[in-house]
Amino acid sequence: MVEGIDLDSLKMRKGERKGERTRKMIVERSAEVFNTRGYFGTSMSDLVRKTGLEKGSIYNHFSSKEQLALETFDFSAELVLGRLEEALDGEGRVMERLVSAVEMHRTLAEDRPIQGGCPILNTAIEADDAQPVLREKVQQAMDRWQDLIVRTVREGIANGELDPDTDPEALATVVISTIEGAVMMSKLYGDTDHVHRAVNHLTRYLESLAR
Amino acid sequence: MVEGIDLDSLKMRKGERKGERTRKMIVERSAEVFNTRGYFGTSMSDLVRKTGLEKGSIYNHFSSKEQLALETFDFSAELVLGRLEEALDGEGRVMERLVSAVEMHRTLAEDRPIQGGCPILNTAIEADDAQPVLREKVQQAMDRWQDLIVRTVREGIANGELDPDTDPEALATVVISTIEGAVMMSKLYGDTDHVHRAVNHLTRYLESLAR
DNA sequence: ATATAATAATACCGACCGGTCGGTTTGTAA
DNA sequence: TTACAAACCGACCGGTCGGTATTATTATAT
Repeated sequence: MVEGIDLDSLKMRKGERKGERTRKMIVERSAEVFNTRGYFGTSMSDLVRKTGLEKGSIYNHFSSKEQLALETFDFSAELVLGRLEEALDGEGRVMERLVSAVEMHRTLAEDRPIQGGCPILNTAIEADDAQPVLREKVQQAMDRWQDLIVRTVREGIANGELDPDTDPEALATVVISTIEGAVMMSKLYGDTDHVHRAVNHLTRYLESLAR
Repeated sequence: MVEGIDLDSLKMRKGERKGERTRKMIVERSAEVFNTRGYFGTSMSDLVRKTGLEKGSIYNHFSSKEQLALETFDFSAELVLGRLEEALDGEGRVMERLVSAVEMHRTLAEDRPIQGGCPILNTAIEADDAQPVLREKVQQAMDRWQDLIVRTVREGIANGELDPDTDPEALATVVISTIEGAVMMSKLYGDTDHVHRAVNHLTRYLESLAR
């Protein structure tokens, strides 16, 4: 039943406002729990504790733990991908954008936007064949990240900024792998050294591709 | 998918009590389960199914699920670290050993010694502050890996094979990060492309350090 | 102000969790 | 063959899991 925008639907929408806020609050709070304890490691009781709501209230907004986890992943991934998109889709020279997208991970490691490390990395490791839906969501997030780099590199090759022999896909793999591996190591040791070393390496490597 | 009991593994070996063989079998079988489903994602019922033993029998050999997980991690990590040690502590020129230790990951990605990807990576991601004992074990495994590379690089600098400005610790971080990140990506997509790209990159990078 | 729909809290479900334990089977050596 | 110990089994434990039905509370539109 499509009736277009009328007064009734506007009123209805207004009435949903508070529920929407609660829903968002649940997602935001759950994000940290899922990202630190993992999907299996997080119980509904953990989320009850974290949100301050009762279990029934959470299930009033989400049909299942899995659905909540899926929406939570979208939220968490956007925190990272949004920043990357800003850096890579911005104006300015390609090399500057690539380097800043890599350098960004220094501050991302120091004052992290979300506890528990990179949500894409964490979820990629946990979502195996047992969680195909979540796994596909991670793939899509990773696709977005790769595409961002590939598009930027192609632009750089086209306008003569980068060595024309550069393989965009391979470069994307190298950049993402090195960053994510370093994030894993720094999280393991509770420091930021490894991220800094990885960024140093990638920055030097990127600049070696300038033409 | 229920697997039958491998009769060969149950055959007597000299000097080994039956219990020791069973114990090893439990560890070997559990390794794949823990590595694919994670610590929280693995239930004792999963291990009962995989080992063909009843729960009481498993608990006859291990005092808790955690203790079994710890021993299992040692076993799994050794599968990887043992190979790396062979390659890096071998004879021959430093550059050849470093390159072969990196190239090794191609075959490791194609015919994996253990299902579920790199156990060090997987456990590093899952073992946060909630599992400090397991986390420390992962740290020790990672220490071993780093030390192997650092020692080899120092040797290469000392005998003039490598650029004396090379930072051994930074190189170890870059090599391990890139490999582990690529393993994560290849596992996510179910291919081996990313590992090959990462190895290509690292091999070229290593060779650029020759003097 | 009040009817009503949206939201939150409560009480509860069956299934399964990690773990225990008394008893049976199996291996081993005299 | 016997005797003993090691190995194994499987029923069972209390507790927690994800999920639901129902009731109570709150916000909103008339």
